[in-house]
Amino acid sequence: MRVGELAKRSGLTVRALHYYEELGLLQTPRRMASGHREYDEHALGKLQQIQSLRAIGMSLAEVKDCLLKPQTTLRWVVELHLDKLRRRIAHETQLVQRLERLLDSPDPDAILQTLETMSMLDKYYSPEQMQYLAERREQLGDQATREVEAEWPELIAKMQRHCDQKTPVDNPEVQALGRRWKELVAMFTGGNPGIAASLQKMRDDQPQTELSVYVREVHEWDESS
Amino acid sequence: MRVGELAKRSGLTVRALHYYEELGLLQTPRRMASGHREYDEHALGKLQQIQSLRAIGMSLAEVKDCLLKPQTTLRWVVELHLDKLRRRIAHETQLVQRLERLLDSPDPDAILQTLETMSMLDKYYSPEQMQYLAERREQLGDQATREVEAEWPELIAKMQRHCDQKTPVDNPEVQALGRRWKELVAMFTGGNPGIAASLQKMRDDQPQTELSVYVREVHEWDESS
DNA sequence: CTTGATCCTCACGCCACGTGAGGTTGTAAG
DNA sequence: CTTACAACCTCACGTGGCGTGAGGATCAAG
Repeated sequence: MRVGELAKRSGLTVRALHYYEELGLLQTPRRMASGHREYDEHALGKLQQIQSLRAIGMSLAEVKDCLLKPQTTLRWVVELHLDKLRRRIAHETQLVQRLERLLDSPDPDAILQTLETMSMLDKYYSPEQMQYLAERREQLGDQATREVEAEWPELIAKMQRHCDQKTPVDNPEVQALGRRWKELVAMFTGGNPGIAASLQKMRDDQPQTELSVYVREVHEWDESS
Repeated sequence: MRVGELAKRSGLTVRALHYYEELGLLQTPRRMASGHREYDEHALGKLQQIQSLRAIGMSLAEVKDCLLKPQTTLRWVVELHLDKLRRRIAHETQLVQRLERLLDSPDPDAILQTLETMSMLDKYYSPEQMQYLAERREQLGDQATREVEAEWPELIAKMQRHCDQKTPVDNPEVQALGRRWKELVAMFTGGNPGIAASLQKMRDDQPQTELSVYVREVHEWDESS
């Protein structure tokens, strides 16, 4: 069997086979008089093992180690990989949920804003806090949460328009929006001091966008009156 | 603000910022007399947008396009990404389920064998067929499926031992194993002709391992008697 | 003036190959 | 025998998203 056929039967490319050989994953096959490589069925078996291990997410280096060492570690490797997989799925599932809620928003401008908020959340909330937020969402019920989180982008967009138009902070409509904003934040943090602290840290670290300054001014006027 | 501070405040590295500039993602900042770059708050805002878009899985090239073009496409991009994410999650979830079942097996040797079988399945079954198999598993009930799939590796291992020891194919124990093998395959394919055809293709393409030859002989003896 | 942090540019390294370039060999048809 | 043409060989650069130095200039404090 020459390299082309091995490639076909293994489903890999010729280049990949050469590369595996170069890495020492596949032992160097004997050569025919012409210099062409010649493989036997055993090579195919090896390739299947390699592909199996690759299929569960191992790098080529890891595959190499795994094939050299005794099988006792194999179970461990699989468990390790399972762990990584589960974590990834959890993370991706969360992301999907957020993006779905995001798409409920009618205003395209709000999308980018919400995305920014989201990536800020990832930066400042620890996994435990995210867990807490997720639990709170469950408590509130799916439908309610969905509505609340759909409201956020709208609220941000409205506030942004007032900010752009420099609507005075004592305007009743703006004040109403400001109070709703506070309510949503309260629902969000739910009286968890760690989360409140994170929000504070967020405000300190992040640059003062016009919007955030405006919102703070609205709140200050509300509290002082 | 010089590059180090921008790096800190954005959470990126200095190298990354230089790289973004090189790609044209970040417009070239003005330089101080010394040649050092000088940034303002606006740069930070841009970086937040970039990070947001990256967080939902866009490549730097895609981010660049997205920031240039109007927001109307943004929704589309998010939807596209959602689609990819959901597919990935489905795939990974399936993988996790299989690996979990795999770990139920007591025999470490069977693990690799089962991994091979799994990657063969991925190669030869179309998504629709996999779907069908998943549905059948649901029909059979979770517990039953779990037991059946835990049985596979054991069965393979036992058969492998007989194959290695060249136990004659008319041995009653081997025959029992062979019939059980057939039953499991039948449960697996469940009378779906497309799946049976895939199995056939699998046998034709794959090299004849000693084990598969042995199993076929066992079956042939059974059918002829 | 020295020290140490920060900045600059240039350029190679990573992973898992893809994709040629430029040349040799195998195989079938004319 | 020639002529195609497929398959093979080696060599070596390209991908993405930076990391990680090398070697040197600049800044801020003591």
